Amino acid sequence: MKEDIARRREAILEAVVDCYIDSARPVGSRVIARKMGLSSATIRNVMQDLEEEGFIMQPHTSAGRVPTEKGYRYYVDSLMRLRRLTEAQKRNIDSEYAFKMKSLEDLLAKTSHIISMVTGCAGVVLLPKTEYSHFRHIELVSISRNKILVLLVAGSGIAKDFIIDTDYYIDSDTLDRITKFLNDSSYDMTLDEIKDHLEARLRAERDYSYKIIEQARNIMSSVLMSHIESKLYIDGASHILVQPEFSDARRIKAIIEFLEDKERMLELLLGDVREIGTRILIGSESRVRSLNDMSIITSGYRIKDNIIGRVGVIGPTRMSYEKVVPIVNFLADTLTGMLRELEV
Amino acid sequence: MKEDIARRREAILEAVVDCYIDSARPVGSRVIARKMGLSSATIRNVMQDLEEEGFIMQPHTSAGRVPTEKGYRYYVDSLMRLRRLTEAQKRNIDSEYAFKMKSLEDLLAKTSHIISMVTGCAGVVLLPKTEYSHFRHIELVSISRNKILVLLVAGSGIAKDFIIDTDYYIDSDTLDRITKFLNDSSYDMTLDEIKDHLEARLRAERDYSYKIIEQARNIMSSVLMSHIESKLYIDGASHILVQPEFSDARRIKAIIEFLEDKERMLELLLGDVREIGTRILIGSESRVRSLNDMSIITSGYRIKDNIIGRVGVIGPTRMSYEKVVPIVNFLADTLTGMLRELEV
DNA sequence: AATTAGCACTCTTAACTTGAGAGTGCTAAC
DNA sequence: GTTAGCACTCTCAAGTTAAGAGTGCTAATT
Repeated sequence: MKEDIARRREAILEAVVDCYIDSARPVGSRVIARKMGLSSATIRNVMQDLEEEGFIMQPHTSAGRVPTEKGYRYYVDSLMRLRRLTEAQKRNIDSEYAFKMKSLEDLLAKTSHIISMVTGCAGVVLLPKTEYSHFRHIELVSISRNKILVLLVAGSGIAKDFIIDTDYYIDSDTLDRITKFLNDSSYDMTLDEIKDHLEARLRAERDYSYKIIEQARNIMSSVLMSHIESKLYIDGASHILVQPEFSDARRIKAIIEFLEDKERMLELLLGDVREIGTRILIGSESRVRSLNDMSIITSGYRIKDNIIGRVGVIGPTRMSYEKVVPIVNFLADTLTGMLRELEV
Repeated sequence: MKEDIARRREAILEAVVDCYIDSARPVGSRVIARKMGLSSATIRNVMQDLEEEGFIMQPHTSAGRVPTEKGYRYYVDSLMRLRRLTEAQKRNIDSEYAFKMKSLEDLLAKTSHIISMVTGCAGVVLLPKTEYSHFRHIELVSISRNKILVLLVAGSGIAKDFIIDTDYYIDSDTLDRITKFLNDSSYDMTLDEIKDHLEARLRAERDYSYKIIEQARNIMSSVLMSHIESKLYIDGASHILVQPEFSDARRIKAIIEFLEDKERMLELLLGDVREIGTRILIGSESRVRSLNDMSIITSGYRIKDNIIGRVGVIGPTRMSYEKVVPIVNFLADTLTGMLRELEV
């Protein structure tokens, strides 16, 4: 008996959320009454209970109900039924990936594009600092008297380039030998390990001259200092603007502003880089003011069982979680697969 | 006599444009009358003439006048008085650049950020394909059986990385020798020149084994094929959204959509990469629908007297050209200066 | 005891009305 | 050639109204 009632409450909450998600307007008791074969008065009674418990609310007396964050949370945790991707969607995604990707950067940018296309939300791909990934190759190219271009290749073909300053000129021959030394001594270590062991290795070293070792030390510490930055790919922000909740220009401005603020975006997304599985933040759970009625869904992608980054979406709280969550997961898997192909 | 009248007409046009730019609303005859010490009736007469000739227009009977594109064009070409940057602005820019830039990419991204901050428009920096720039160094890193990571360094520290497929496995020793061969044979040539001369050089080569030359040929043609893509840095799109003309959500959406469409943006900006000096496109001159009442101002930045890219803004047609044009030019110069520092 | 019909009530929304204000074009006077 | 004056037009914001949607409560029904 009691369980039946509980189940009905859930069904009604689910119906409210579903309806609201695809109509974008408060749902009244009649709509649900029709769906459930009960009278609207009965539904109203249940709705009153749900409202008291904070799952739904009325924007004003005599409007229908709208899910609260608590309502969405319950829906996401217990009620929604994830929808498998349609064959058409999969084909669509595959065909987008079919264009040859020339670099990791291309691949990630493309992914954020695809994800925004398929979900209608803003697509986000995060590639965190490579501190934890494996050192594969370093190359030093002298580009002026006291500037050296460092090309750093980590596992799985992630390459970064940056410029460091040196105090004095290093001739190309010396540079070659430093390069060789660094490559030989650090292969397959993580940057963290390199940091820890470099000093000892330098001191133990006998094959190279003092001068070379000294310079290698300087260069490598510059490399470690200029900790390689996280990268963020965002695409399709314009998609979310078609939603009726963004008819207010000021809201739009706030959102676009936030999406453009790389620093704060990183802060937000880096928070749970290593989290396993799907992460769903609803509305204020993100603790970001301007993302008040936005939700964030991300999933980790991996290289060799290590989560190295996140892919996901940012969209209105009123997004189709049932549809978007599986897509985000699918793309995290796809990306993981593509990275495996590159793997050493 | 006649000249005096002509001059007055210009002064009135200028006043209309100036007023409209900073008030965002149609300019009436009274406002201008006060400024010029003439009666509003007189001004009205002149305005009627200007309207007949298409320099200004009325949004509706009994509103003030608004500049047409033709009016803006005349203003920009003949009337405006560029404003020097204030010391505060210069200091502001310098301090933004003070943070150490780790790579060319950082530098360009930073520049687009700065330009958007200072102008209140969306900042744009274009780095075109490096076809024309000088080859400095190539590095090949094997990352799997048949994938090679190519690191390509062009003049001034522009580095690009991308992955190419090979038909068969190349051992690391051979790879080193191919690398050496390519570096020796192509130093300081442009990719175009390399394309033209590679074949001849390969045939003439005697120092390396047939196999190495054959593989070098394959790799290099892959490098040339996967023509390195243009890059585009856009920042501060949200700034332009505060302008009153963007109170309509649909317009906002159209603009954001266009700014996110890298392909079309490139098409638009690549059109006049090599154009010398400042380029100003007003409204429909850009031939892009969704940029109907937007203007684009760009200026080329150089390395060794060659224009290698463009920096500029996209903002509402009603932007302060007098203020923005000098800023764009200033940043083009600053960027040129910074690149000279990196120069070999 | 749970469900439902019925009804009064509330609140939003869109359409219409209205009046003030801004600005014009024209004419006649300076 | 310039200006004062005036009738006219159009927008914009404020106010009014009526329709519609949806509620909460009460009383009747199962």
